Amino acid sequence: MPSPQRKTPSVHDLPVDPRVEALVNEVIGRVADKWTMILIEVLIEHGELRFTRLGELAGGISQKMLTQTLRQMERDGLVIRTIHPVIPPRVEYRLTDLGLSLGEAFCGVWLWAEKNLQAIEDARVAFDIRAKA
Amino acid sequence: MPSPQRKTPSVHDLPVDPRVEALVNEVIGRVADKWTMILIEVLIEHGELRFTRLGELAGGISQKMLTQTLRQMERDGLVIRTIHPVIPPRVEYRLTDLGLSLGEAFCGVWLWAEKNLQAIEDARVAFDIRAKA
DNA sequence: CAGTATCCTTTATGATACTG
DNA sequence: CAGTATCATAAAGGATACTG
Repeated sequence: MPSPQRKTPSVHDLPVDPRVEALVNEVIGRVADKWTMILIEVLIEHGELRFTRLGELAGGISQKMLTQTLRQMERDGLVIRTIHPVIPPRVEYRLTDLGLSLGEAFCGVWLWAEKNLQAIEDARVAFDIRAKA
Repeated sequence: MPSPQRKTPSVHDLPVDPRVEALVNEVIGRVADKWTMILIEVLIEHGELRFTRLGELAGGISQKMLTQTLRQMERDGLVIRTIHPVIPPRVEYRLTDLGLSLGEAFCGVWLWAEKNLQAIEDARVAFDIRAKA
C-alpha cells in the first residue's frame, strides 16, 4: 500500500466537486442501509420473490420496514415490483440491473466482514480489557 | 439485533452458522454507518490526523458523534489512537491494516455510487412521476 | 396476501456546558 | 485540545389492528 503521505491515492484521484461528494455520501447513506443490503442479498440468492417470502428470508424484519425498504429500493431503481391482479394479491420483487450491480459492489464488504469477523472480535476483547485498566 | 427465535432459514441456503451470520450482519450494520465510512475515507486520504482536524475534514459531524464513532472504530480495531502526553493534549488517529482493508472493500460501493448517481436520480424522478398517477 | 395506519418505545443525534 | 456529561429532540423501528 502506498504511504498515506503521498498525494491522496484514494478513490478520488481527480478533483472532486464537493456537491458530487455530498450526493455520493447521501446515496451511500441511504443505499448502504442494513435492510437494503440484506434484501439485495436475498434477491440475488433467490431471484424473484413475493412480499411475504422475502420477509421470511430476510429474517427478523418487521412488515413495516419491509414495505418501507422495498419502496425506497423501488424508487431508487434497485428493484422492480410486479403486481399480479389476482385475488389474493400476488406481488413479486426482483432486482434491476442497477440493484444487482450494487449487490456485486457490496459483495466486497460482505466478504471483508466474513473474513475479518474474528479479528474484530479479538480487537474488541483486547479493547475491553485495556479499558478496564 | 436479536430477533426472537427466527424459524426463518438463514440468508444463505448453505450451511452457515447463524451466529456467524448474525455477526456479519452486525458488523456490516456498523460498518455501513455513515460516519465510519466518511472517517475511513478521510483517514485514507490524509493519513494520521488529530481529533479536531479529523472532524473538520469529515464535515458536519458533531463532537459527540466524532468521539463516539472513533471509539467504536478503535474498539473494532479499525483505527489506532495515539496520545501524546503534552499540554495541550495531542491525540492522533490513523487506520490499522484492518481499517485500511475495510476502506478498500468499501471502495467498490463508493465507485458504484459515483457511477450510478445519475441513474438513481433518474429513477427517483420517474418513480415520483408514476406515483402521482 | 400485501399492504396501511396508528401508537408507542428505543435509539440516534444535536446543542450546550464543563474539565484535565 | 480533546474530550466527558447532560439534557433535549428527532428519527428509526416494532407491535398491533385494520383493509381491499
